[in-house]
Amino acid sequence: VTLPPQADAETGGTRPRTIPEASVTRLALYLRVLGELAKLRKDLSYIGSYGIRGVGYEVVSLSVELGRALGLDQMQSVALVGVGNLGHALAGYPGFGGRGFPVTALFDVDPDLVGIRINGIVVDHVREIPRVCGERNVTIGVLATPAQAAQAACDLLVGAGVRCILNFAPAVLQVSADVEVRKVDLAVELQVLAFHNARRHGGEHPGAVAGTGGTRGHSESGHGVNGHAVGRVGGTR
Amino acid sequence: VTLPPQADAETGGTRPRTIPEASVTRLALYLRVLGELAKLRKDLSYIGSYGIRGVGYEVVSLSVELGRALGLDQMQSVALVGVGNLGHALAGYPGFGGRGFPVTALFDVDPDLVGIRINGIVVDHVREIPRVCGERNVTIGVLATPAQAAQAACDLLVGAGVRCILNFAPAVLQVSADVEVRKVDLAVELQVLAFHNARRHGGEHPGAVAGTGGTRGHSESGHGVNGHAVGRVGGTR
DNA sequence: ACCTGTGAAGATTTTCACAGCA
DNA sequence: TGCTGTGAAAATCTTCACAGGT
Repeated sequence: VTLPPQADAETGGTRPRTIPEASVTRLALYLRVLGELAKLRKDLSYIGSYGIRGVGYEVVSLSVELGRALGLDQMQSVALVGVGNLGHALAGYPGFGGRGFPVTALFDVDPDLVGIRINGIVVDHVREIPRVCGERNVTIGVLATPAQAAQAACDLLVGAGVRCILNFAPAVLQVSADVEVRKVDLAVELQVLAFHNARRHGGEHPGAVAGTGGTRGHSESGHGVNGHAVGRVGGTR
Repeated sequence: VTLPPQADAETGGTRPRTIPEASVTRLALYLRVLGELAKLRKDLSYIGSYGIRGVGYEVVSLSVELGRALGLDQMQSVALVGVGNLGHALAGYPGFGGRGFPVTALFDVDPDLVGIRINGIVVDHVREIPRVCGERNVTIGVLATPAQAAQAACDLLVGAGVRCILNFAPAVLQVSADVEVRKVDLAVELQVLAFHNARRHGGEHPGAVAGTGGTRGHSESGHGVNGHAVGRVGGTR
């Protein structure tokens, strides 16, 4: 199969009068994507030359290469520590299991939680981390514990050989240099949203945003800051 | 109170022999922060000139101005739609209520959930969105519903006058141009983590990452939720 | 004819260095 | 003297335009 870049530019033959609602939704997405085509090709070129000149990209082989570049060919296996509300939600989040990161182990300290099954996986006690992570070849640890339990859980994972930690707990972790930790702050996007909103509707504020200049008037996760450049800022420009 | 930039550079008088463990942890944080001082001052300069030359920043007034620039002076009020596991977790997430975004309304369609209290707030039926959001002056809506319910919930919020939507549901939303939607994908950071890991430990891959060059060898790298993550890692210096 | 791959131009962000004030 | 504020340089990212295959 090949990806014909202008699949939607019908030539003008017979066509149904009405466009299905679901299709309209996707068309809006395509429009946005279309505006980023140059960037897309550049991005793909960074992982190598896997397209066919004059034709397009062969979907299967491109997918394979993209997956390889993203490390998805390396059989990831995720352990999730902390099965409270957030952990429970993450265990069932489609973006985890569905995109190459199967959650294969769950841990908690709460006796009420240890033993229950979530999505077919039994919750083990945190003290089992060394054994279970070894057995299931865990490569990524996700922390969804309360703040005060995060460091201990992290240490257990690292001790079990896990070298990638995704930290949802509101705590800063201390790890040795060979471990990569990424901290997720669920409120950051909220701040950004409030910031943009303050400029659009709110009272006058100093400063003016640098502005991406090129937003194509779309309303997704955006920039779209209205340029009421009230007040003064960095003098430049 | 002022912020003395070199608070830790003691002159050499009497000093305790041992440094408290908790302090050591924070010192590591300071070191990282120190490396970003130039950037920090530049960032602050964008919102205006609120420092005192030769002295530092007056903490209280700087906080006020920073909060104003971020729109936190405008009495935000958050409504959360979808009180499943994720919604429940968000309702209790310290970064929401704790940082100027009090959750003042909760909604769901599940009869088992409607009526219960979470953090002192009663869960209302989704059909109450127009009334309740109006009464409580909701300015930001957070969606934590299943994918198929997200658009309907979004429409209700917009109909109630909400112009900022933070979308945790795995669905792309259609909104008019005056509404700002930010989509949060909880798996994006996982992908980035796997990508970096693939290069450090995994087999050989083509290409080399652009590399920001300046990471001072520290292991935090926390960005927000969405994919604004900059490429760093191994390969190029 | 058409689409990829990529050097180069353009735009933006980060870092540097120093002027200016307390 | 010391620290902020900021223009200018350096680094980085994005967009453009066209060479090179098919």
